[in-house]
Amino acid sequence: MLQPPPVHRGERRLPRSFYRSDPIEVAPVLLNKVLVVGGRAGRIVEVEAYRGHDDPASHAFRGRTQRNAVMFGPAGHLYVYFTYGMHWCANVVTSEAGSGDAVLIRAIEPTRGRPEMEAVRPAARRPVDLTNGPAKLCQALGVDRALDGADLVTADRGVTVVDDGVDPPESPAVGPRVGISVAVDRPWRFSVPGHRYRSKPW
DNA sequence: ACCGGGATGTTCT
DNA sequence: GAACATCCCGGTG
Repeated sequence: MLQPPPVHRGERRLPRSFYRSDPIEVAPVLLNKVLVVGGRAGRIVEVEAYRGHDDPASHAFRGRTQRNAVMFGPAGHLYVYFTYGMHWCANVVTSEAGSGDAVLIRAIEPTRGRPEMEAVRPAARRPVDLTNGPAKLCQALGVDRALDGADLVTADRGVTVVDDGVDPPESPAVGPRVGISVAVDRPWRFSVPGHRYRSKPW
């Protein structure tokens, strides 16, 4: 079967330079960009920054392993990891190679391929349940180990992030990170204020 | 609406 | 053997 092209008219892929900054700078400007996986896509509405060197909550904090190897590579690649025995989550690698820095995608609003997402997420009762969490959105988009390390700049394996003309929020909502047991209170979680598809109460 | 527990297996101590 | 960047379902109010 023929896959639709990942990038449509009026959209442009983000250049490598976009990703080569501190994750705390990249995270808020990723808001309102669109994550594309083959024929499915969604607008990014919530993210979290993780720093490799001084952040004990980061998978990269204790050094390079087989799992987190992609985090230590060049910026603009997708880092996909498996957790709780059943869930996949996706990050965008930032900063310079070797930094271990990344931004976790925590919520998106579907923009293309909603029927396919509904088909693979039967547990979603309400529309927002389709993609309002880091593992939910990966299931909806079909993100798993096969996409770990994909280069977003070249749309490697059909995965990319595009700008479709919607600017990031002028003042993103900022709050503590979620689901971790150390360095919880660092205000490195960002979202589009008031957006319906955000993952938890703000 | 809110809360508690179970699922399920890879990764690292 | 414990922890885990989570989700879902069934209980109660």
